[in-house]
Amino acid sequence: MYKSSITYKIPKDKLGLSAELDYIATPGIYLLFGKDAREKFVYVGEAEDVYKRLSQHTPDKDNYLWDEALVFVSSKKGDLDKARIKYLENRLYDLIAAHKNYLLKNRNEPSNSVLSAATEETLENIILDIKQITEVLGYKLFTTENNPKRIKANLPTNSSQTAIPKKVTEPLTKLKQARYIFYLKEKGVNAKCIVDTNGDYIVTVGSVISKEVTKSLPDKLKKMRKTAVKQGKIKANRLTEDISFKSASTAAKFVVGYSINGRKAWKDGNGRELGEVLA
DNA sequence: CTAACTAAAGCACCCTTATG
DNA sequence: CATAAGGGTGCTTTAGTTAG
Repeated sequence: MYKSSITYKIPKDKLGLSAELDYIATPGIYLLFGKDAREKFVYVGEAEDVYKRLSQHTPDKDNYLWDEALVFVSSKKGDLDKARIKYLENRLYDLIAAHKNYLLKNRNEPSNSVLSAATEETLENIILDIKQITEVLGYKLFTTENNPKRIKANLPTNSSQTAIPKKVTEPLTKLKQARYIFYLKEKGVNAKCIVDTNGDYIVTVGSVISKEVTKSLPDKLKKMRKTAVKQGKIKANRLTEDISFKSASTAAKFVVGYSINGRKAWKDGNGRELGEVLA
């Protein structure tokens, strides 16, 4: 279904011309890019008529001047309804905020919408498409900072003049499709986990994890949780960015704070256990 | 072989229901 | 109304299985 999605890259001065583009006056999401005095910024938006909404983004209203827009619409009617574009907008906002590469011009965090697991799966695949497209187009919205210490340590001794790369783009091959979404809900815990085709288990931004950890939690995971808090990846028991795990159990243990079998703990939208679904 | 992962047994606590 | 019985949940522990 997302195969019907269309992306447009529109410079501000060509906005008038873009009125004639197919499907531009339909529901969709968009990103506005620009530069402030010292920082690159982006605005994440959503509209039932993207063209109309874009033309409302004027400097006197916004207090900033964008110079390029990326628009994501669909050629299939009803593909992107209000709830879906809201979901995409919220998710994009969270992801961009987590990576901190761009200043976000949104005044408030967009609200989330509740959708069926199947729909979320589809939308997560659109998110992955958007990640890939923005990366190919050169917007480093979702790249991750490399650990500078590590790079330095690996450098040969005589390479003081070598430029140390600050950011490294995620290789495209790493951007795999989401296969399934699972949930883990219990007292004080409400987490979402995406399993991609790499077999990685990604606990998503906004997941609420347990407040306490117990003795049974392996030391490694206790440490992992501590460092995640230190790095600001966990704030008030909520994940502020996606965290990836190599097994369902590790992800589940991290989330609930005790030793638990991930294949049983994670359930899909129909209440089926992960172990059953991925058998 | 070792470490990590998973399954399963069992304990403790809490909530609900039955019974005197 | 009080207490006992029963069931469910959260958690720990142990042991078997798999991957590196």
